Amino acid sequence: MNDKGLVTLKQNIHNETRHEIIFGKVSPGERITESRLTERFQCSRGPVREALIQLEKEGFVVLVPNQGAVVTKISPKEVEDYYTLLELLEGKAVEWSAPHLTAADIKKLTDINHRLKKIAWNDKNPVEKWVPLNQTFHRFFRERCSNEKMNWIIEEIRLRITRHRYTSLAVTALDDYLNDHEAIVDAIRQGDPEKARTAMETHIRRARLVLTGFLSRFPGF
Amino acid sequence: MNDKGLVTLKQNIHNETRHEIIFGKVSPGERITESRLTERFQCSRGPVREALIQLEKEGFVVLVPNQGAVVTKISPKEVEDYYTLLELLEGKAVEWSAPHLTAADIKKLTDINHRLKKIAWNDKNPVEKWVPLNQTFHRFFRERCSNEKMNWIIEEIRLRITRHRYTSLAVTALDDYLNDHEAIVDAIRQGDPEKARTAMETHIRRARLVLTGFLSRFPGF
DNA sequence: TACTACATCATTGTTAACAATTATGTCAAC
DNA sequence: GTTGACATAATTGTTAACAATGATGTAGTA
Repeated sequence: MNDKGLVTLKQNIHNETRHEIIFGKVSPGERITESRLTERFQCSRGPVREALIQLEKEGFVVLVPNQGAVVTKISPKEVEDYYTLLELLEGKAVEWSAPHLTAADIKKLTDINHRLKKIAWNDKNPVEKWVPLNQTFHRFFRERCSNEKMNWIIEEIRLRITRHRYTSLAVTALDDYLNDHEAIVDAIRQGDPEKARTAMETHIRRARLVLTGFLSRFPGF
Repeated sequence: MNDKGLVTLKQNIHNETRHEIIFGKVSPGERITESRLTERFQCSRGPVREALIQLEKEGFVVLVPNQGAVVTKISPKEVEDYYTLLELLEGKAVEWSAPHLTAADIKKLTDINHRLKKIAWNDKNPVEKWVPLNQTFHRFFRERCSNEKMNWIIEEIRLRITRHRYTSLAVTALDDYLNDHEAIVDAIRQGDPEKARTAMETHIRRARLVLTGFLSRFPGF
């Protein structure tokens, strides 16, 4: 009944359409009619409408009654604001998690950074391997900061800037990010949570500046 | 076609059902079948399903495929975690907004606190008047902190603890909150954003402790 | 009693048609 | 050419029926 491993059609449509928005297959401002999705997925309008509602709650489309769905546009200012919140939250996540991290945890983090370095230096197209492993690094802290909701809220924010995060990595010096990561782990190894927080804040601030700088040079995005 | 002023049936059902969950008309863990809502609103299952999807994205129900909707339960630990994030975020919102606030703004805040005091002291059932005006006070900062997304994210959190916030106010000493509010405005008047942040943090920490204390004494909630 | 197999029922997933609303195009009047 | 009324088409809102899934109950067996 469904192509992919997912259970319901609604979820399939939601997932794939979101993927297409994230990777720019449909542009901001573009309208997504229900009939367009029914043709694409060869199904009725019911599941399509339900998927669109999910996309609206995630901020990918706006749903105007009797007018349908329009892909949202994220302004450079909005990207900046999202990143400023990330800086605050991920910084605290590191600070709060640091006291709980064991020697084994630190080893895992060191290992992740080691693998990231290999990817950045040896791979000719590092982005697609970098992204998931980098996520693992960042998730490590917010999943261990003893605040269940920290992970939820950060995921909520990151979901909303995913569209730009991918475009940004293509123009980024990964070496800086590697140094940031190592500074974070070093501070934790030294038992200095506040220093670790500052390092994470620096890291995310850098990412924000790279991205906003890129967006100001290419206003099309 | 629709009873209330809202445009679509979906929105009506979403709004009213959410209201019922917030005010405990349906209990956590309770199942909400689609047929139950179709009878309640005298309509077909389409709009009902769409409303339930919205409620899921807001964290009020969990939707298991082929099993339907169950009202979520919020543990005391979750309430605590939400409040801890609020403390961080609303604190920063005050700090960031403080430099932008004019004398007229400070007058408005003073006025709000004055009215809150009258409500707390003179009204025999102050809660229902307190809540909206208190919201105005808190919203004042996050709407002026020059970060568009701060308001969104705080609303997202507050939406998820609304159920408990109402129960908590009934057991609260409003005088403490009034003093907190005045301390916040005083710090802003003195031109000390960091002090204002600390005052807001203290304020929200107090609210958290009141609520978690209540929840530990009445595990039923 | 405990357990499985099977039929039955209730509930959710999906569909296709109808109703209501909004967008589009035509034509006349000025 | 511009404006407005009107008919038409396209799109969304809603409905009711059908399909598929999961829960419930019963009978039979050990």
